[in-house]
Amino acid sequence: MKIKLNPSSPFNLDATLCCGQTFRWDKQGEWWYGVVGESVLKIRQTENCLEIENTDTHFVKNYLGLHDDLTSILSQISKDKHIKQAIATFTGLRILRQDPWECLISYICATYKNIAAIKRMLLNLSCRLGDKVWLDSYDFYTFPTPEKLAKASAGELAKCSLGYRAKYVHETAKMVYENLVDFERLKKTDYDEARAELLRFPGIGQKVADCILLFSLDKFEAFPIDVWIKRVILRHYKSHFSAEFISKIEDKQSLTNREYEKLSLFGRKYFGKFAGYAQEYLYHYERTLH
DNA sequence: CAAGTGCCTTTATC
DNA sequence: AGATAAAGGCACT
Repeated sequence: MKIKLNPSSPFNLDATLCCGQTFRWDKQGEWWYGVVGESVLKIRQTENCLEIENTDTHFVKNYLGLHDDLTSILSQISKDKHIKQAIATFTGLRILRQDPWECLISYICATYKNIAAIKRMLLNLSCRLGDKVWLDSYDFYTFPTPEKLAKASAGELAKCSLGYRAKYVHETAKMVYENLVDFERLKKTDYDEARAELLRFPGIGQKVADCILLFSLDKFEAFPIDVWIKRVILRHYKSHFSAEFISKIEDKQSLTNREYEKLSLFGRKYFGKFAGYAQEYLYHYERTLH
């Protein structure tokens, strides 16, 4: 099946799937394969066209964020030469509409890990506790359900090399399995309320909450601060903070809650209601071209 | 090749 | 409030 891409609404499949927002896509030749929900999706991009297999147009357009008016969003966040450089390099990078449950567990796993290791952990979880699905003679695995993770033994989770994250994943899975969160409701509530709810789960701090809000709960003002974005701020946006604040966070590797809040709030105020888009462009640019 | 460093941080404790 | 330490183990240099 083919989707015609409108030149006035840019899309960059490689940047979108490589930028670190999602961890379960792999490229085989020119095709991207990824398990989304119960099935394996297969996608490739040619000049002005997206070719998809094993899914329907409506679902894929929503998942890939193709309904976002990207031209308008990019013009709104184009505040200075640094973000403009990142946008020029990766025009068409879009924020996916990921499944909140998978996103939540993924980012609990993502703390203090590099992307390769995160992919490995999530693959381990899926192979051991998900269901096998096939496409083109490749094996894939669905992401484990809340029930599966809630009922998994400590030993099974330990084998997935989650480390100290295993107990957070397990506790959080049990809470989700007991219906202590309603993701569809969180999509409709505002940023602050949705964030406060996520912060109740073990293993979810400010940064993880902001990632879940941005990547799966339609909160595009969320501006997650990780080590890479902190570097970007220290390199290009120092002037927006006091000298003593900057020297304080330059010295230490970790941020206090208050310091995190200050950096994240800067992002939200400076870039506006699509700050999260700015964050992704800056993050991907910093990681790949610096 | 071994060993050190860093990793899209959170939590517990003082 | 703020500082400090601890918590897997993999990937990269």
